[in-house]
Amino acid sequence: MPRPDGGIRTLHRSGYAPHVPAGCQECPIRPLTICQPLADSELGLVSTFKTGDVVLPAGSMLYRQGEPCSKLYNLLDGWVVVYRVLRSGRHQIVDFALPGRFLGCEPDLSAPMSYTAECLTDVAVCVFPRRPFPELVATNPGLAVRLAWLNLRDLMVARNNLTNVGARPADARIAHLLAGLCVRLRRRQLTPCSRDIEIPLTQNHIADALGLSNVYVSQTLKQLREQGVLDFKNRRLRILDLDGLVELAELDDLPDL
Amino acid sequence: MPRPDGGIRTLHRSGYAPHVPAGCQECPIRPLTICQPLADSELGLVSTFKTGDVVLPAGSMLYRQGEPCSKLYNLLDGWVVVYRVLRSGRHQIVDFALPGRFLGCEPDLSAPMSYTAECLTDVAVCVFPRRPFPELVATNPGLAVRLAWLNLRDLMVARNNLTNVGARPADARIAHLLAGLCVRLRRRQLTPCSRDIEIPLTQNHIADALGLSNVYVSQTLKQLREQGVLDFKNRRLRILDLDGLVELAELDDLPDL
DNA sequence: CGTATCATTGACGTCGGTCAATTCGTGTGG
DNA sequence: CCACACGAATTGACCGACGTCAATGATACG
Repeated sequence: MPRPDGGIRTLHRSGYAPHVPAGCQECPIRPLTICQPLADSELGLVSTFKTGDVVLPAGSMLYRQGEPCSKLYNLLDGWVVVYRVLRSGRHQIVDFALPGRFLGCEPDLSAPMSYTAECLTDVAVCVFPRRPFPELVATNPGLAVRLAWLNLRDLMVARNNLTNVGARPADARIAHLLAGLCVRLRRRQLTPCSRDIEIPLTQNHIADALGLSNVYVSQTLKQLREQGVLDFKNRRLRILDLDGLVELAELDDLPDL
Repeated sequence: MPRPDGGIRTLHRSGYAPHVPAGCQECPIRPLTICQPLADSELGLVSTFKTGDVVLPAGSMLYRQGEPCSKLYNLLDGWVVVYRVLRSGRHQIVDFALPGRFLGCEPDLSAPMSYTAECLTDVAVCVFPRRPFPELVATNPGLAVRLAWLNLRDLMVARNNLTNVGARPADARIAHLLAGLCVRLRRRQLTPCSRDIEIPLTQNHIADALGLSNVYVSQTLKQLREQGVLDFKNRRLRILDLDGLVELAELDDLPDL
């Protein structure tokens, strides 16, 4: 049942305070972002170029499908989900964005957006103005190379998801998605060393990402739990049998980050 | 039934002579390729850099999943299909590449390939050596920007396919795929003005791209024909009812090229 | 003209969807 | 602190879209 405003049902968790850096020098995740190639001396350029850092509450939209957008975003903290809504009312999630993702960049920067980006948690973003962005990239070769690489990585992620949705049964699909998120969190060292991994998704999100119904996701998660593979409950994932999970999800092909 | 060599069943059409240009100056589709930003004066650089132009017969592989690859390819003429094979034996096609596509570029250029690229028709490609490529891009900002844009466009295509496979029923999926290929052909002016559009795909290819079985693709194509929407037979597509097709396939969201 | 691939058809089975009722969990307000 | 509300998760009954298997026809290429 789609919400009246067309959004995805989201968790409006409070109590999570996203971290916003004092300045680009202090940006803790700069190596993950598009700013990675910039030397400290070049940061001033970007600092004057960018609009500023902002904290947004869970449920807010960075941009909406079909509407123009005047900004670009560096995701600094929190989770963002990117999806499209079809006329049938179905939602297709195309990306779960973690810190470091560059959001809002589409081939035609002046066209209306093709997707909606919605905050899954409270979020911190670094905001760029959209129109002068091509100029910034054109005059800064390092940024262009970095952008090419980021886009290529996102492409691999998307093709990976396509393969998952198009060619695997429901249990493997779910296992693959959750395991992939795990790996991405690990690579960023965003997970504490505990056995429980916090993943702020509802079963509806999983369903919308994988082309399944929420009911069947529930049933399949139960089955995975009873089989002793993994346990996802209350936005907490516990891996019960790593080998079994790797086998089921066919994890040889994980995206780069 | 997967072939013994792991490939997709392909059409080995003869009688189609791919066009290979006399040199970069004469390259008829340069505006579509990664070379687009290069001025005539810069072409010499690339000419000395590249390995050469090659013609390959239908069925040959540009590179194979899991194996290293020493080249990168500009597709000049013909169709190439990019896919992954899962342990289950299922194939997932992630891209139908048309002339202009830059093939073989993955985030880690020295790692084994994640996908297989196989020629659907006889093909002409312009070959680059793989190892020095980052250097070429780093020293040529125009190329970096172009590469970023190409990757971004491919990303939109992949997300589009993901949405198609994850959120649409079989008839709309097939309609969307075929209509999308039509549009891409049109944009390149690769189609003669006839009513029949040549699309060198098997029903098996359609099935492997869309996560359907070949049998159901056959049944659904028949149904689309009887409903007077489109007629795809013997690798020839005829659109019977354009409005109905646009409605069914929800063609508001076509990728840029 | 023979053989392999591709396409079609029918019978049958199942994975996963839909609907609806109930329960659970969490945040809110009296 | 409890009651309430609302979304999230679960469960069961039922059903339909799509897959599998197998046999037959149509095409194309050597």
